[in-house]
Amino acid sequence: MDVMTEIDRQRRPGPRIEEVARLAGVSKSTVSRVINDEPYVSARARDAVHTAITHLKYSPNQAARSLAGSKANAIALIVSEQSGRVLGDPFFAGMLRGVHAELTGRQIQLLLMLSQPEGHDDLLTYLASGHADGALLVSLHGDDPLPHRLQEIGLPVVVAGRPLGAGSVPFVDSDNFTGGLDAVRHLVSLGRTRIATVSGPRDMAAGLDRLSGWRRGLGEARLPADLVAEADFTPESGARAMTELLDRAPDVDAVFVAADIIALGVLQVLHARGKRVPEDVAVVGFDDSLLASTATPPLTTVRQDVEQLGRTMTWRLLGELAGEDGLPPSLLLPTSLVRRASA
Amino acid sequence: MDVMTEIDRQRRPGPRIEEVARLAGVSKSTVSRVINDEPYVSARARDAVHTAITHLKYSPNQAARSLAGSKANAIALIVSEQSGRVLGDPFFAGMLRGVHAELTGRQIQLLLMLSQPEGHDDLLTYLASGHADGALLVSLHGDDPLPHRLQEIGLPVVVAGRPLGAGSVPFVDSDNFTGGLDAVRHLVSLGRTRIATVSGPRDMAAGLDRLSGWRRGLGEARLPADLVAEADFTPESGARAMTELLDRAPDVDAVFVAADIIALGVLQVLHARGKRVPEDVAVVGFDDSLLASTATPPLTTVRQDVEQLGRTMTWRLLGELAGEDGLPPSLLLPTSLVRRASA
DNA sequence: TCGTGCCATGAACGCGCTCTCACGGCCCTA
DNA sequence: TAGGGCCGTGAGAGCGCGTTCATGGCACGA
Repeated sequence: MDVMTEIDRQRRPGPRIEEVARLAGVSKSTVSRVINDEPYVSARARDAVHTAITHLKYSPNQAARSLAGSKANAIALIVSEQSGRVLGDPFFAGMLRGVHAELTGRQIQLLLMLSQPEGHDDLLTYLASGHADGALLVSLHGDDPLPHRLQEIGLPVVVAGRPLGAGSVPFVDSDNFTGGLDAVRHLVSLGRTRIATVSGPRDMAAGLDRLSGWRRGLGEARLPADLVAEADFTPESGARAMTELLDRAPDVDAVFVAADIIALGVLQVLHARGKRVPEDVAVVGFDDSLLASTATPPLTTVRQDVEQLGRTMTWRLLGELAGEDGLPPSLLLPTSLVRRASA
Repeated sequence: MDVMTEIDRQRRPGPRIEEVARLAGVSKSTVSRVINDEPYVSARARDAVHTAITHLKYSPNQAARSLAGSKANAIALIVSEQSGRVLGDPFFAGMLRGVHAELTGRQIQLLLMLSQPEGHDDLLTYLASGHADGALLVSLHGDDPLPHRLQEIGLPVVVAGRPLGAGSVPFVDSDNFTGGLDAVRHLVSLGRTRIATVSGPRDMAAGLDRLSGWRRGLGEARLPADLVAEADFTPESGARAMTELLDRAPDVDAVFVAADIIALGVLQVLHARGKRVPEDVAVVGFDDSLLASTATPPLTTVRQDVEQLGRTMTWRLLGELAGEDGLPPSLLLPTSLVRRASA
């Protein structure tokens, strides 16, 4: 008795490919072929293997597969930023859902890696030695050097959101420009003429592109595009920006805000200054997050489908890993205007 | 030339342990010992190996390590729920940060796995065959069978939030009971006497425990504990619950809400019904999420340190993996009241 | 001086799988 | 009837490590 507990240098349990082969009456090679869905296996053998697998509850050892096959069977989801701020973002959550949805069924693991800039080197050598077959990258800053560096070490990468730096890394993004444009067109159609914007940060493409859309919209309507205030993705910065705008142009009658979360601060200031929304100032947000529908008043906003974004990124990455060609280098996903009470 | 591109059956690049050994002038065994921080290595050898490693940018192949060492060097973070709703939750984000913080430095990967109930079986066989050394579990429902089933297959598990089912699975949770109690004590100290609660769902310990704390607080003050309305973690359900409470008891002068996100809906209804906060009705939330500080009025709330929760879970799991004993089966983390304008 | 430990090291086996290679059976064509 | 493909299959090498096991050097006490 004591001997058992003593010795017990436990190797993980569960059947090996060998036993599956024996039960199915074939060789390891054939089992391997079935598992990897290769051709040149008779239907009879295939069935026998499948029943043996379900019978034994066999699950191939990933480590061995990786070692023998020289691929990791995993992709990394890298979140590059200072403090994990992205994580709480509904944007990230939706994306994650999309990524996961696209991954289920395939035998591919998701490695979650957070990386501060000072840790980039470690991350790179780690990934360079083949621990993941590809990477999805979510970065807080558009000019993050990480995407390029990952590409340099030969790792297939797809970035969430258009990167700003030089070079061309495949990315998937919402069509922020058109989203901004549509928002302004809507405001114009409402008869507004003093249309401001609270833009996103200038070091992110999402901020810049939505701003460009706003500019274009005003250009189309022959309205001045002079009322710009910048914010980051916090209500506080939105409040500051709106205060500034009201001081500069008390006659402002509409504002396109680059994110719902920023719009929260904007609404607060508007309310505090006695401006009615939408009667005095119409507000259009961006994202269509949960915040939009629960804001007072409920926010008219530009909807982006972040889950679809995650799916698309994953699809693009897996396509590259499968060696498909004719893959689009990058993709823009459509946005749509969701009308609620604020504009 | 053509031959090169033809053949090129690429095995991942990077140095092998062999080359490190050669450069350091020792054997593979010694390099392995240094990497795994084992005793019985001379300082001279240790230094030589370390310099060789940094020089070559060597990173050991995880697959090979797992295969030879029969452990995965990875832990799974399992999110068990219907639709990925947890992901967007700041709770989850904070926890993730904590987990990651506790993991950095150690050579342990984080496998992110989402699982719907119907996928539990696959997940279990996958994990049963040794793909992770342990698991952290975040579950939407307290009576999820997954924790027990993971334990049955012999995988060390730590659950986020007290599970409700039978059996004893190690968990880490905030002290929800005391949090609720403190909230009520605060309301009582404000002179409130008709103190209601919008509770969380009854199938989660967080909901039940906060409710118990509320009950205890009212008992202490010899006040009736009759005003309970249930909500799930959405503003809409909070609005419904508050409406119900106001109909039942128009004289209600305080309400303890089991989550900030629910409180959003509560505040909306209060506002709509012409009740001033906190003058007519004081409101205390729970979580101290971003929502609390940006609500109107800013929410007095019970703060729970979710990042610490993530760290603690990871610490507990790694301790078990390291074979430490004397580990506490479960842990409760303190909460604290954050006073703002709403109460 | 010779043993008896303890420390430091290297050789070699094997983890569980994929992949290459070789082989044999079948159908088709000459 | 003989030859050439193509399909289906199995044997076996080896992926890059961890981990015994054996060995040798050195300090100590006898």
